[in-house]
Amino acid sequence: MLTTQRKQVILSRLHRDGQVVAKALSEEFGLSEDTIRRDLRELAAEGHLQRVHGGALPASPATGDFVQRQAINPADKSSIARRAAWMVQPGQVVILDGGTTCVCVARELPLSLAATVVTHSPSVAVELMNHPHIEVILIGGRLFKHSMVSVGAATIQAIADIRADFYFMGVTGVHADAGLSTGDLEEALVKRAFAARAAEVVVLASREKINAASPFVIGPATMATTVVVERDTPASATNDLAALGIGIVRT
Amino acid sequence: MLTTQRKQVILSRLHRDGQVVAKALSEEFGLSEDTIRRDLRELAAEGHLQRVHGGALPASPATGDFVQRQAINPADKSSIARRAAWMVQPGQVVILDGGTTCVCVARELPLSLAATVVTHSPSVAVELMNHPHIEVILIGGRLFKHSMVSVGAATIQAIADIRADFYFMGVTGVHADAGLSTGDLEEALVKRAFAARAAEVVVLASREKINAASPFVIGPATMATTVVVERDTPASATNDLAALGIGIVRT
DNA sequence: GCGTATCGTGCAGTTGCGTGCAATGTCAAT
DNA sequence: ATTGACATTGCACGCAACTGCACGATACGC
Repeated sequence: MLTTQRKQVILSRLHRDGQVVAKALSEEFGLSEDTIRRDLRELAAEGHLQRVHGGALPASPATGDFVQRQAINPADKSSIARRAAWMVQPGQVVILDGGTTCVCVARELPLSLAATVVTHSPSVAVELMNHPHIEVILIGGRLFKHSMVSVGAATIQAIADIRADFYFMGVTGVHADAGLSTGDLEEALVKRAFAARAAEVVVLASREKINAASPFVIGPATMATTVVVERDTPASATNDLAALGIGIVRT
Repeated sequence: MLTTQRKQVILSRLHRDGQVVAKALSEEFGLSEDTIRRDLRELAAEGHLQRVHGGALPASPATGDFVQRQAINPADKSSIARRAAWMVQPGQVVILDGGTTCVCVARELPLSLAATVVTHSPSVAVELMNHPHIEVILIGGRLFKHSMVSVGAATIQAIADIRADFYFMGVTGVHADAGLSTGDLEEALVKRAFAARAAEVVVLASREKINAASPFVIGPATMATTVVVERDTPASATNDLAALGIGIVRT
């Protein structure tokens, strides 16, 4: 295994589990802890993670704690979320992805709205508890802690039973060439499965996601029917997407 | 668990409950009180909290709101929940029911515990977010808002794939003749399905549930292996159950 | 005022960390 | 084929961090 590959794996572990332990990694790779520590130090120097005694934690804003991430830039996220929530008409069936942005969408749905929401995120389900007229379908599976969504074979199977009007998809990268991408393979597969079951796929892309790419590809950019971006996003950033026939909605 | 993470968790506990108690934290983390006090001292030195005798309070004057304070004193429920949480051994697979009592059980599970928790309650899933070594399996289905649990055919099907060591069941009635019962038919069916997939069924019965009966029957009282009751429950109230060979555990 | 719980400090054992150095492997130029 | 520059890795050593225990001091409840 090449050193570069090893570092990639360390980063993906960090993203998946929200933490890595030096000793555990050394056993997993069959290398000395010295080598692992060297890797961690270098990754920390590049700003990819935060070094702590015993291992490492994710770098700055996206701290392992989902609750803390939720508190980041609530204004930005909720403007996109509010715009997305407006798209839902009474009686429709919509799929709500996991992630902090989609929790905001749930929060922005009118209390009087009568609709059906399908989600694989317990956080979204809890958020919808107080919406009396929204029927919630919870998709089960193995819970991926970092993003608080269920993933895996059971999740994919359950998704096959659904047919929805909208799928509100959260991503970490939208790029005309690289397509829609996210930081975890299992999550990418679930998103792909959801996209196949919805008439319209709406991608929620806050500023830093546009023209970015993450390790795992969900599908081509044209998988998205619409991309919701913030009002002040420059047209130059969205022209490539619009040229593919993807609708661009500004908040 | 890394030291840095532990401090993060302490701060989030502080934010959630409006207070932390050194002794409780030491038990939760499985560490000596010395270590916890050291953490608290360091966090206080960094200005993240205010040290007081017995524990710590938030640094900012903004104490937790009413809802959060209300959650502090569920002394009744948490005594039963704590006793139940003690029964879980590392490596086991346990099913956690919905309901407020089972959310308390999730909260009382040690942070260091490595186990698998199966639940059909998004609230329980969210509560377990901060337990780094607990694998959560979420059972999906149609969400029954009143109890915040998934129910229905999809739920029953998903349960069939599970085999667990324990099932911690919440009920609204335990009666030697009338059996175990609850207030909703769909919920009763789900509880019955869970009970069939666990080696031991542990019923959590706060005082008012004992010798009570609700409209929908889950099964005979002997479906329960053990019933956990509060310490001061009179023997006269549990004799009928004990006569059926059901274990009675007092907190 | 007194008993108990909690606190702070010093100490020791364990674990993790960083640096320097040597061994090995790779690659390119000679 | 040989040589030298370079990267990668493991090992040894000293140092720092973490943790638990013991002891005396302090605060709290009755």
